[in-house]
Amino acid sequence: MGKRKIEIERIENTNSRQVTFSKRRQGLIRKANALAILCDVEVGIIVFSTTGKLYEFASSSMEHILARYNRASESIEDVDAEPEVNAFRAEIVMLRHLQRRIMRMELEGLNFKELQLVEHQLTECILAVNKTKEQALLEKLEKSLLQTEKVMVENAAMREEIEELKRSSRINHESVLVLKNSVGDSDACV
Amino acid sequence: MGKRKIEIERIENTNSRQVTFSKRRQGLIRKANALAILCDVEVGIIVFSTTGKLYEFASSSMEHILARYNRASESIEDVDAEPEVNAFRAEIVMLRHLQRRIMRMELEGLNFKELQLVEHQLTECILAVNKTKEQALLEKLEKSLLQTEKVMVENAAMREEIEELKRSSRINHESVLVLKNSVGDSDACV
DNA sequence: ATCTATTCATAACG
DNA sequence: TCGTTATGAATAGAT
Repeated sequence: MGKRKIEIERIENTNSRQVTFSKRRQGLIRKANALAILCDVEVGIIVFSTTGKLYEFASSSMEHILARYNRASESIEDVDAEPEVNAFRAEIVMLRHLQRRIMRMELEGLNFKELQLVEHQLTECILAVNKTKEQALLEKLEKSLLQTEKVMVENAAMREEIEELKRSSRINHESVLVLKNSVGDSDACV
Repeated sequence: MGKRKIEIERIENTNSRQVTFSKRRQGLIRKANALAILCDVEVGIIVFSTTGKLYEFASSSMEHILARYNRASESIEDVDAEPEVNAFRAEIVMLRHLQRRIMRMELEGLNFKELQLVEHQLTECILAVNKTKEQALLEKLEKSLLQTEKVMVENAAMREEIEELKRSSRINHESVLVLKNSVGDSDACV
């Protein structure tokens, strides 16, 4: 809705980006305010600029909205039928964002200590992931071993049963032969 | 931007209000998404409908945005002179939280694929951190080497200067001796 | 849901 | 940063 259409992708020119940020931020908050009034609903907006400056809008009070949000999102997590499927979706999005930020970091401005802290925390997380995965694997392995044992016991039992059946089958067969022979004899007699 | 202009005041007709809510809520989130991408900023939106239903949008993750918000609004009075010092504090808080979550994970419910995705993303982040640190180190090393070279050149120049000074000092000394001797001679003559 | 007639928002420019 | 304007985007009302 300007003089020409623009693609929704990061504006590379710093100055244009700043100007657009200023305009669209205002626009967003105007829209949020209109929505809150027209539809009689509660709206909260939080924006962090690239420089880390906070801009916010709240139709009531941010404190109230966040309190309500915490209560609501807690109950959402409880109701979730399959929580595991998307358990880390938010975190993964955040990590992608973090990655992009790190990769874009200006050399002159970077703080080594900060990077080391992030790295340490990331490493701790990976260790936690690996530990959890390992525990899960051990759990599965144990179950698998128990299952194997159970099946082997069943196996042995069936083998015995089969032996038993074969034995009795052989006995029956012999009986039948005996019977057949005796029947054949009587036939021949008649 | 409809067939006629409307005043920004509560829509009394319940049905119209619902329809407008649905349309404008979508519009607001579209705008928020565009702002986040175009200007490379972090945006979070929370909306509660009249019936209490929660709608949310987060360019990164709501958890992250709220953590950052709490931190920012706490220290709103602190006129932080160095923003770089706390560049990743929010991320670190989030990672600690993630770590605890992973460690607490129930064995029976865990989803391996999810864990692998998180692990992959964490690894990517660490790679990004390492690359950025490496670039910074290379930059510093280069500067240091240049500095060394500069100092060595200065050194060589000074060494020469010293040689020069010593030589002329020696010459002066000799001249003084010559002078002294001649003066002594003249003294002795008187 | 889908379709327009309008109004609104804003990209480019001064 | 601020105002202007051409134009694209959003949406009120209708179907």
